[in-house]
Amino acid sequence: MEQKTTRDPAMTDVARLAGVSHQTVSRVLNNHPNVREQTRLRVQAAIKELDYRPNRAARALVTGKTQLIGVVAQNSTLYGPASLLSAFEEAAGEAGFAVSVGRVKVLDRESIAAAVERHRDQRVAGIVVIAPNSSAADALADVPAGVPLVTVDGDPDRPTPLVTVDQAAGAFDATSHLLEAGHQTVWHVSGPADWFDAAGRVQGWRRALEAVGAEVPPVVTADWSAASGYRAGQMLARMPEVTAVFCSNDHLALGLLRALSERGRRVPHDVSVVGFDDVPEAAYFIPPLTTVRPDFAAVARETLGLLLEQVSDGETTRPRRTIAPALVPRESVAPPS
Amino acid sequence: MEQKTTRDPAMTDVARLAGVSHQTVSRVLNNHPNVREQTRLRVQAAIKELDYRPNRAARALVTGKTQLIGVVAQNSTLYGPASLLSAFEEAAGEAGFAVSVGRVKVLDRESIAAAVERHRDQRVAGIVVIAPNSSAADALADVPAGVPLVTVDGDPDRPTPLVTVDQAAGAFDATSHLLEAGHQTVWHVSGPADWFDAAGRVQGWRRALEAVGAEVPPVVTADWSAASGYRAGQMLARMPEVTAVFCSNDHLALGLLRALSERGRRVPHDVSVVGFDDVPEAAYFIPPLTTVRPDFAAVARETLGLLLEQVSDGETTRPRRTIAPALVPRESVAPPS
DNA sequence: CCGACGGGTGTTATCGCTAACATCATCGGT
DNA sequence: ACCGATGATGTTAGCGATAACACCCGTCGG
Repeated sequence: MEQKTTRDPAMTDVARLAGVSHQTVSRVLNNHPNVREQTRLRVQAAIKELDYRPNRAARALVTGKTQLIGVVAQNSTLYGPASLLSAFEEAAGEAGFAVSVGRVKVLDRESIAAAVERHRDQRVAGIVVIAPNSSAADALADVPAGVPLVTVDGDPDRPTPLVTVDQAAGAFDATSHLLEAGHQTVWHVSGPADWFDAAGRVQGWRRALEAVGAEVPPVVTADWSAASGYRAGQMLARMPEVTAVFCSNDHLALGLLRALSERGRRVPHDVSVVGFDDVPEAAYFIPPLTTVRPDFAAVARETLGLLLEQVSDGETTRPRRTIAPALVPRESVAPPS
Repeated sequence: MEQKTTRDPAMTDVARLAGVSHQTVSRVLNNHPNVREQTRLRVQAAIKELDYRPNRAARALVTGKTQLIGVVAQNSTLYGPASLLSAFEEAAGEAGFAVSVGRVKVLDRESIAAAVERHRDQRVAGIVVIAPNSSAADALADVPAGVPLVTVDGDPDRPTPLVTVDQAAGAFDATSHLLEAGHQTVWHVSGPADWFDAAGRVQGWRRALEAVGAEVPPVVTADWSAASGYRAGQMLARMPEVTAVFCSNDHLALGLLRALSERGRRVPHDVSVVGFDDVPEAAYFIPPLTTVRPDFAAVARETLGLLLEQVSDGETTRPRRTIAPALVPRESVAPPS
């Protein structure tokens, strides 16, 4: 019978085994230069033998810094946010940071403030807030300066460090693609008006139309769901002059496709459709959906970079980064018949 | 000009302001009974005034326990895993635990072991591993006993505490639903063979067929993607005797629907289809997809419960929990024509 | 009237680490 | 051969909390 609960080995245990002081062990661990090679090896052997792992709590206590990044994100399984989060965790992990996610049910000021507080309680090194609408952006006013903070998809008009996909450019490309196919104009089914993503896409769409002097039809506002895309589609399907639609995301496009199909309007023969996000299934919609693909991995990398800059330097030089998305042509676009 | 970087207030600061010892502050914070009401109020006022927040690192150092739960999950944006994770974070947050997610690119032994190590380095209170295939389950053999561990969707044949959706029951219901509609038999497009989820669904499907003495067609094995569902569909669409298909998830079903549509086989008139997962878009497939909905929130709750039991008691009474999913009838099922 | 009891509080040690300083060889320059 | 610089190491003092124990003071039973 062995001992029930032996204490985890601590630095002094390693020191004793290696025949040095605990401080020397600390130096080895932190790659201090002034350690003899031979000593270093002895210490490393002892570490390995004991399966020693440094106690982060102790280290955090004395240094006043943690290796934790807090992320505030909406509790959603939307493809965009989920991909972003996943990419960010990976990037942070590679940089030696753990990520603690504070999900929030609704993006209102109160919930976000609470999530930020929870992270501050944990004394995270920095906080990333995915703040895609205005109420979320408002909440950030409450965050005390001094906490390194980066917003993703946040308010372009605020001075906070911000990383975002270039929504307008993506929308511009999507719309131009439809115009170049020969359509007189392009209709737009938008996401919720208070989302910056949605607003940026509306802007890009409008600019593309204006650039060629095309008529600008009224925006059809929806939420991000397939259900609301379906409702929008029921309406648009009845209007014979609608030959091209740019949807603010792929799920809306999916709902739209079904509504068009139910009304007997064929895609792309009668109506051309473009989405946004390039969800993995978009290639298997009926028909395969032409869409715009944001580079979430790039957004994650930039976000992490911006945050770590703040953590180490206190300030940032270039506090605003924009990632250009790419058009992915498939089969949902054709010239008008 | 105020001071540049004032140190965060510590317990002694609160104590001084309230005119008590730091230990009394600690007692107030931890709801110890032996504190006079009046003292408690004075301390609480001081806490509030200083915006004091306890230093978790210091607490963790002395107690040897963190309020952190580590989750190992695949780096994927599949709907099921993403929902589960999201639900788990919420449940853990309510119980006062932060969640640190260690994403893993592939579910092989090495990556999982590494992710588990990272969590042990952080001295998490417990670890949850979403281990849906056999290589992942194998990796758990390396985890030393003594670390509270719960697997989700793991190997039913292992003794580890396990929470899982009752895949077989869901598949049984789905298949029976098709048989009851009058189909002679039901074909099955399965997920990867080494995934327990997929295996359970195959089992349930087979049992439902055998229960009514229906012929058991060969399993069509795919991965979880719409692309592979499409390929399976191209094959099945050519076989006129196929009138009912149960797909192992909704994305497979989406690909299948497109292949059927391309070949001119109408759903549900010519072929009935059932999926699994109930992704939010399933109601907007063409046609709306009949599917099986697992209760991810319930899985998350059970998982957390099981883990916390182990954390506090060291052991568990009922180390295995199964959550029954529900059939969601929509329009992709009809009697054979 | 006194000692035991127990609620309310303070004092001290301790967790495992890093920072700062102290110590002691070794070594090159004059 | 002496001296200061430098490298390698050890010693000591905290970081901010909890645990364990000590202490004071009323109350109550004998």
